[in-house]
Order: sequence, then structure tokens, then C-alpha cells
Amino acid sequence: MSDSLAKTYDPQQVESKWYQYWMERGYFHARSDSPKKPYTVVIPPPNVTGILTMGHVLNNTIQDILVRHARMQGHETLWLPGTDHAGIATQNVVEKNLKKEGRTRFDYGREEFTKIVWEWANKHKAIILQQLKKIGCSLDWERERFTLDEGLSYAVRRTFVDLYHKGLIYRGRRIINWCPVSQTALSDEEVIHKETAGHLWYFRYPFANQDGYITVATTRPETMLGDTAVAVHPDDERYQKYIGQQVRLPLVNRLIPIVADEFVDRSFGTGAVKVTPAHDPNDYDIAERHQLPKINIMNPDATINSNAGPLVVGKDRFEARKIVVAEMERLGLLERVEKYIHSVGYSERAGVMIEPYLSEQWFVRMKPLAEPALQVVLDKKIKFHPERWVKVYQHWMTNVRDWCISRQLWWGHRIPVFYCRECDWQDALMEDPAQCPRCGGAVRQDEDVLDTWFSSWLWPFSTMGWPEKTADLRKFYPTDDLVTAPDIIFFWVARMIMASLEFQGEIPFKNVYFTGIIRDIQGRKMSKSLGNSPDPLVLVEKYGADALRFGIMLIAPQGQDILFSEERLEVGRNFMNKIWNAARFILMNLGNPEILSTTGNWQQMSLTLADQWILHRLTIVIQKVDRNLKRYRFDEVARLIYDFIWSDFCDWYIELIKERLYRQEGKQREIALRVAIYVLKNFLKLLHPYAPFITEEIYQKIKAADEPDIIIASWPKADFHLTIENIPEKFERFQEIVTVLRTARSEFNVPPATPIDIVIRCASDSMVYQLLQIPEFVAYLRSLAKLNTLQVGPEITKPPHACTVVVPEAEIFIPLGGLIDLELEIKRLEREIARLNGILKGVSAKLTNPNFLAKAPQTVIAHEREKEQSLKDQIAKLKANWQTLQD
RNA sequence: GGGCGCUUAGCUCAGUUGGUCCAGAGCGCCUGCCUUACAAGCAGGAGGUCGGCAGUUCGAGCCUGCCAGUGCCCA
Repeated sequence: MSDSLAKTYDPQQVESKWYQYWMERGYFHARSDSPKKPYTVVIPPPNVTGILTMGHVLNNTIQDILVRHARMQGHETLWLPGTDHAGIATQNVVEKNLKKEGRTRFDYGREEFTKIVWEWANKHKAIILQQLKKIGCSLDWERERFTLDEGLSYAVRRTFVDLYHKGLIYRGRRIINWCPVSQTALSDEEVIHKETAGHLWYFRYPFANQDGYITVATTRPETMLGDTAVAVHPDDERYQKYIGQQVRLPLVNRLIPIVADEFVDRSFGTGAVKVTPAHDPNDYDIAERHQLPKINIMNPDATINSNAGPLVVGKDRFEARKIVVAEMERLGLLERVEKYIHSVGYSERAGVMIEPYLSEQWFVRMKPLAEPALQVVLDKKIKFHPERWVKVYQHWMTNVRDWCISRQLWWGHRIPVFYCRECDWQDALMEDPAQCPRCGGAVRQDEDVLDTWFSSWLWPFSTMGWPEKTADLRKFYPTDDLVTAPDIIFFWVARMIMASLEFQGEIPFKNVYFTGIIRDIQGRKMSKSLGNSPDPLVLVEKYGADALRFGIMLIAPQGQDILFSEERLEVGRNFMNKIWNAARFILMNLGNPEILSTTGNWQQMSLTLADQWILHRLTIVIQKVDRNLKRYRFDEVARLIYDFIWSDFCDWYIELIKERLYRQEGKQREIALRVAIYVLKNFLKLLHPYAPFITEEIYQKIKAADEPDIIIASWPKADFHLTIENIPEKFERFQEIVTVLRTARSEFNVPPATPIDIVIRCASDSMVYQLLQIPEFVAYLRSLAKLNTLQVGPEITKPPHACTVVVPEAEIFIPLGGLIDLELEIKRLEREIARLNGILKGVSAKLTNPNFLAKAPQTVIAHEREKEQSLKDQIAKLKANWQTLQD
């Protein structure tokens, strides 16, 4: 315990020590042999390539809030940490580094190169995990996992082999998304479609056996070299006569047919389209229907190969485009060019234009996996928050296509399929075979690795030791909550559900909370190129981790994107400082340390109205916090906590008890402190999931010796019940009196140091009269208003030169003598009368409406009647006072 | 083209089942205060016909329909 705290809160000094302290005591560690009810969250594994982003701060703060809350509720709480090897991204970064030295991965070979990537990954893994610690995440580090760990790799292999033998994994020659820079296949989800300004070129293809031509429109002229047909709609009257004829493909001189296919959009271009089966997924389908050849004209690096003829062989695709267009123009076969905006696919990781590319890849058959995965969400066995994401999920699940899982990379889980070099044997196996089991020939393993998400989709259970039947799986699986961003709902969330149902026979988690996406204050996505993505660790240094966490939770509305700017963290920092000073004030006035062991046993104490009121407010706040945490309304909870401590506790309660603390000895002073300590302790507990460091720091100073650290303290219970009747109403009336007095002082420009007198006329059985018998309140009025005298009673005559304010049941006179501006007072009263009359008009209108009286609930009618009476009363008083000023 | 959001004070956003937080908060702005916890603070104030138009209802930021603007996702 310390009674001298710094005047300003310094997070640097405080935060550094507590994380270590918690770790040493093993608070983050979950025991699978515990009898306590489990609560589990598995972290969405950050990429080892990355550094902490604002998105991670948001996402992991929410998880930490859930986890710390559950821990305080007494659950055996597991938050399992780990990282993802991020195949393409990581290999890209390392290859880029090598390129700076003028080398490629082929200079090293697969094994050497992989070693380099491992080094790099390990280094960056350590960085990002350290960053998570910095922001206070209470992760169970004894269970940290990496997607390329031995155990997880075993799980991946097991899954592959299993699906292979079930026939759910197959190899096929298909059009896939090809990244010419990374030179690998990508899944559909890894391609981002962007509206791109381009052109529509109209090419003439001459008929083979007659004069004339048919005109086709294309956005990709260079692919014409691989055309194997022209397609028209069968019902298109313009072209029906040409169906079955042939055209001579310019530049390559190939004879290709004109086919009829219903896929063709008659309104696009000329209504006749070129068909390039090896370089367009739709054309591929047309080719399948019409048994057309599929000519691949591109090398893996997107240069043109010799299948395209001699004209552009070896040229890059974009250069080839220019040459093709120029050549067509020279031949008089370019009819026209239009500007055209169309959707172009870019790779999610590298940002380069992807090529639809015909190649042999491995696929997972999705339909059989998707159906049950959709059902558990529709049946609400897994709940989405906000719920509207269910529709997005449903749409994807019902239109799902097979998942291309092979990647032509070196960094990742190698596909466990083996081929015989001698015969046509192939199989997926758990153990590497020494030789072909059929003919004894030499075997080779598939060169490709698996999509990173093929390991991520097992994450919730592979991290717990699956396929072994571990104690962790028994205790902690299925997990409770998943917190993730909605942009990976297909990549990850959907596939985890599929994998868990397929391999575990149960759901992987009960709830999915989708965060918003962090944008800058102009609404732009955070990106390195824009330079609008702040480094969270810099923010931690500047504002403190608690302020960062609290600040971001306060501005993160549920289900909406978050417009972030650094200034918005000042609210968080100021709030931490406010809490610090509230605690500091109480500790400064503590005196007897015995007070710290206060329990909530209030019956034996004579609590004042203010004491009861703040305990009542605390009760309400606990209830609301509980309710909103259940609803995943983290922003609302932050707001509730903020308003409670700042407005209720600091602005009113602390201010009110100052009189008891400063000037009274003994019982009343002690009771005020006991209440204050009790409220503060409970408040700190409510705040702890949001701001773990400062709450532990303060709690350690005010907790009794036998109380546990706040991180494992019991969650507050809303257990205070009112003993004085109408506490909120009474206290609010008092607040109203205080406010109108302050306003009056301000309006009449009475300097703060100038003492005034107050005379209040009210009935002796009124609430106002009772309130002004309470010494605490009177003392407060005296200090705030710098009162000379206070007179209260029914038999009061208005003093001369006084301004008047009216509250329900009472008239308050402030004799201002020479200070009063008579004109001002008259105007003020008139304004007030007009304002109240306005409200009265509305109320009276309701009460004279027979429909309202007949149909509205009695409680509402009664309330309106009361309101009407009170308004009439106040207006009458104001008018009377106004009258006295007219002489 | 299909789907999902959003539109409330200058800015960013709250506003639970329609009535008693029917107009709120923070920031910004104006005024006055270094009042013995806090100037990262205290007190007071200005500022909005809740995007528009209809409808349901005794009663509509709140429910329904249409329209306008804006953002995202999918094709």
C-alpha cells in the first residue's frame, strides 16, 4: 500500500511489471485436469511474416476481454496462442530479400531455401508474440503452436490422406487462378476482383470459305492466339446462319469453328465471342461442351509460348497485347476500340494481375463438406454475431466450388502423395514409402505444398493435439468463442466448421464474433502504401496499452468498420488518468488501512442517501455490463464503465463525500471511505478485462492482504438492494437543484469567489425540503455555491433583487443585490415560461385526445398527468415571480 | 446484375421490446475557473425539423414501403 501516487498516471512504469508477475504465477495457464467449467478461445493465428496491426489490437483485445472475464467468473480458462506459416506471403518476403542479393531460391535448392525461411519465420514469430504480450494478452504460452509444428503437420497429413481415400481430394486439370510472380496456383478466395479501366477491342475473324468476317470483342487481345472457337448464342438471329462454319484465326492461321452456346451474352460486344479455353474459365466450360481443343499459350511466368505461333513468342503478356493489337490493325482486322471498365482479378498477397490458367492441381470436393457446415449455422448450433453474417455464409456455402489446395511453393506442408517412377501407381500415405509397393520401382513425392488454409482449417483442434485423443481436447473442445474479421469468413471460418464436423464430428466453436475492419479517419483501408497504418507499439508507448485497448473498444461499434485516428486514443488516456486520480484521492484520505477489507455488508452501517445512491448505481452498472457482455456489445460496456466512474463516482459521489472526509471524524468519515473503496474495487474488476494493467496496479494498493490479485478476483455481483425509498428520484432532484444553481450563477456572471445567499421556498412535506435536511447535501451546496446562508421553508417571502429558478416543488431565490440585471432576469423567466409551456402543450394535447386515453397503458397516462400537473405548477410560480418584476 | 450495411450536433458515433435517457456522448467551438484527486481537469453554454416522401399506430430516430446518397461483399 502506498499513499503517495504520482499526480499523472505513467503507464510505462506500471505496465512493464504486471505481465511478468501474472506469468510467474501461472495465471494464464489452463489445466486440463481442473474440475472447473472450461472456457476456451483459440487465437486466430497471426502470420509470422507480419507485425502487429491495429486489426490485431482490436481482435486480440476483444479476445482478452472475453478470456479475462471468463477467468474472473471462475472458469478454467484457456486462450491458446500460435502463429501461421502463411505460405505465399512468407516465401514471397524471403525471395524478395534474396533478390536484393541477386539470388533466387533456385540458387539454394529446396532444402537450403526452406532453412532460410525457417530462420526468418522464427525471428518474426518471436516479434509478433512479444507484441501480443505488450498489449496484455493473457495467452497460455505453454500451449503455443505453429502451423508447421510437427504435431500440426501430422494432423495435416492425416487429414489429407483421409480425404484422399474418401475420394474428397482429387487431382485434376482445370482452369485455376495463376499468380505469374509467385508462380503458383491460388484458390478463388485469394483473388480480389477490382474494377479496372481497360479497353474493348473489336477484332475481325475472316470466314474460311467465303468473303466477310465475324467480329468479336475482347478485353484481352493477346489471348486470341489461343482461340479454338467463336461462340454465339443459338437464338441470336444475327449469327444463326454462321453456326457450324469456320473462321481463319488471324496471326496464327488456324481454322476454328463457330459454335452455338447459351452461355453467350448477346448484349456483350457484338454478341459473338472468341473462345480461349485454356485462359478463361467460362471458355473452358464452353470447350468442354463442344469438345474443343484447349491450347495453352502461356508459360508459368506469363510470357507467351510457342503454341501461340512465332509472332510474340517469349514476350510478356502485356507486351504481347500491344503487338497483337498493332498487327491486327496493320492487317485491317481491328474494327474499333472502346474504353471499357471491367473486373480484373489480382492476387491477394502479391497484388499482381492473376491469369486464369489451365494446369494440373489438387482439389477438395466441397459440396459434401459444405452441407453439414451450413446446417449447424442455420440451426444456430453456431451463432454468428452480428447475425447478418449468416446470410453471407449461406450464400457462399450454397455456391461453393471445389477448393484448389496445391501450391507450387516450397514453404509449407508437402503434399503426401507418392508416384512410382516405373508404373502408374500413386497413393497418399502417412509414411514415406521406400519403394513402389506394386512394382518395387523408385518413388517420388509430389513437388507441391498445400494451401496454408489447409492447415488453418484444422487449427482449433490440431492445436490441442488431434489426432491423438488428448486431455486438452476432452476438456477444452469444442471451444467457446471465435473472434475474427469478416474478410476471412470463407477462407477460414467456413472451412474450420467443415473440418471440425468432418474430423471431430462436432462444431469447433459455439459463437463467432465478427469485428469491424479498421480504417483511417477518411474511411480508407489501412495499408502500407498509404502510410495510414500506425504502429500499435508506438501507440502503446505514447498512450499506454490500457488506453489503446480501452480507446479502441470505445470507438468500435458492433459490426461496423472503425474509423481510427490517433487523437481518438486521447479519450482512453484521459480516462486512465481520471481513474488513477480517483484512486489517488481515496488513498490520500484513507487513514485507517483496516477500511480496505470492507465487504458489502451494509446493513449494520448508517448509509447516507449519497452512499445508497452510488451503491445503487454500481448495481445497475454491473447488471448492464453483464447483459451487454453476453450480447458481445463491447463498445456499450466500455461506455457504461466510463460514464459510471467519471460522472457518477467522480463528479458526484467523490465531490459529495469530501465534506465527510475533510471535516468529520469517526463513523461518517469511515463509512464514506468504505463505500468508496467498495465501489472502486468493484469498478476496477469491471474494467479489468479492458484495462488489465492499471486495474491490477491500483487494486494491489487497495485490496486487503487476503484478497487475490485482480486478474483472478471474482467478478462483481449486482447484490445491493435499496433500503431508502426512491433513491434515484431523490438524488436526481438534488442533482437538479445543484445544476440550476450553477447555471444561474453562470448566467448572472457571479464570480466563483463571490459568496451568495440562497432562499428556497418549498412545502415542509416536499422531497426538496427533506433533501435539504441532509447535512451532506447542505454542506455540498455551501461549498459549491460559496453560500453565506441557506434558508429553507414554506413561509419564505421572496427577497428583493433576487433571481428565481423553479424546480418541481420549489422556488429557489438568489438575492443578488446590485449584481442582478433586471432586464436579464425578466427575459430569463419569459424564456423559461415559454419553454415549459411548449412541453405542457404537447402533454395536454395527449391528455385531451380520447384515443390516447382509451388505448395507451395506464402507467403512461398517469405519468403524463403527473407531468402536466408539475408543469402547470412550475409555470404558475414563474409567472408569479415574473409579475413581481413588472412594477 | 445479386446480397448486406450505413445516413442522428461541425467531426466520430450511442440511442435495448415504439411512450418515463423523444433528442444524447466524446472530440471540436464559446464563457468562466490553476476550487487542497485530476488543466489528460472542473463548471456553464451554443449547435440537430434524427437523409427524403408516404404508411401503420392514440403515439415513430425506433416498425413497413418507396426514393436518394454512401460503403462493403459476391457474380
